[in-house]
Amino acid sequence: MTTETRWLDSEQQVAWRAYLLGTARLMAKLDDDLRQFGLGINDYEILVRLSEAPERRLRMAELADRLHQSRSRLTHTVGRLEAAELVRRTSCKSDKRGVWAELTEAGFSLLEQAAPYHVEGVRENLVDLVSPEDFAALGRVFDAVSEHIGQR
Amino acid sequence: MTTETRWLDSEQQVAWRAYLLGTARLMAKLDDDLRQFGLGINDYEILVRLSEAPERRLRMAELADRLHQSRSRLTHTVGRLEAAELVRRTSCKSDKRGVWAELTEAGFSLLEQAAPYHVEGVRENLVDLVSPEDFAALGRVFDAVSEHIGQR
DNA sequence: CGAGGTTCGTTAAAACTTCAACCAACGACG
DNA sequence: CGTCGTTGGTTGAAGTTTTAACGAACCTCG
Repeated sequence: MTTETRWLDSEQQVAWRAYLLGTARLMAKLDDDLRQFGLGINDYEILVRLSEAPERRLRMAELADRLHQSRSRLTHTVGRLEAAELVRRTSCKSDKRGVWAELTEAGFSLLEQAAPYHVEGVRENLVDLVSPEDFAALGRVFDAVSEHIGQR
Repeated sequence: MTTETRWLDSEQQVAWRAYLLGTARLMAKLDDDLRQFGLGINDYEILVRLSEAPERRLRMAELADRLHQSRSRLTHTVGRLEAAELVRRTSCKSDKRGVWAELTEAGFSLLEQAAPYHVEGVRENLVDLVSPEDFAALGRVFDAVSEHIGQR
């Protein structure tokens, strides 16, 4: 037996497309804004995660998981960030397979410069545009999504 | 004068990150689900837009705008879709610079196959997870974003 | 101990996207 | 009409991400 497809109704359709288009535009805008610092939003998120971690470092696999990226992608990206001297790799003593990605002083200070601009962009192009209730709903929605899809 | 940065408060911070992570996971999931049809979500959206257009065709520039993609990216992607015989290009008579991208019969029928699975995925991993009110809020949020950032 | 499965991270190649340059056609205007 | 600025679309190269395969280290268990 084939179950009848439950199509989206037209309101849902509209909301879904607004999300797709809005996200594309938003990410492009945030990327543009970060370009002045030589970063993309992906690089930025990596630096942020490192900056918040104890000793400003994280294991590659842990970082990849938090960003929902493949390890391979992270290896490449961190390679570039390392070439730019924003991140340093050191080997992990307790697990010899492991590698720490650690924020350098230069990385931290670039982040300090970029963060205010970036946050301002997030506000101007998203947070400040909508009611606190709607923004909170956004959080609930994607918590549910993450929860449902599960870790990796 | 330098204005003090208005950082996100911790609720906003959490919601913002939930959105980033949730979106990454959701898109990866939808991409995975479409892979059985040899499509990515980007290809899928192209086919959908064409299928809805009069005569199942759109001008390249128009299509690029609707998807918020660069013309170059679209040229490459349509090139691949054309090689897969899902789309056909024809030149535009009224504007000789123009090119129509037109869904082929094979493209339409692949879309017919893929659509139910895809919609089911969108429901299962997003729409059906949250209250209708929260989902509607999502729509409002990204309408506001799109509106604010403007077309292209 | 040590065999066999798993995890960590990297690598090379393939696939895809971005960037910059380009040409043809359009359109406004003197 | 003819020039000049703009739009539509493509191209090739450079840059980024994905895919698949791999080796080293870890872990479990007989």
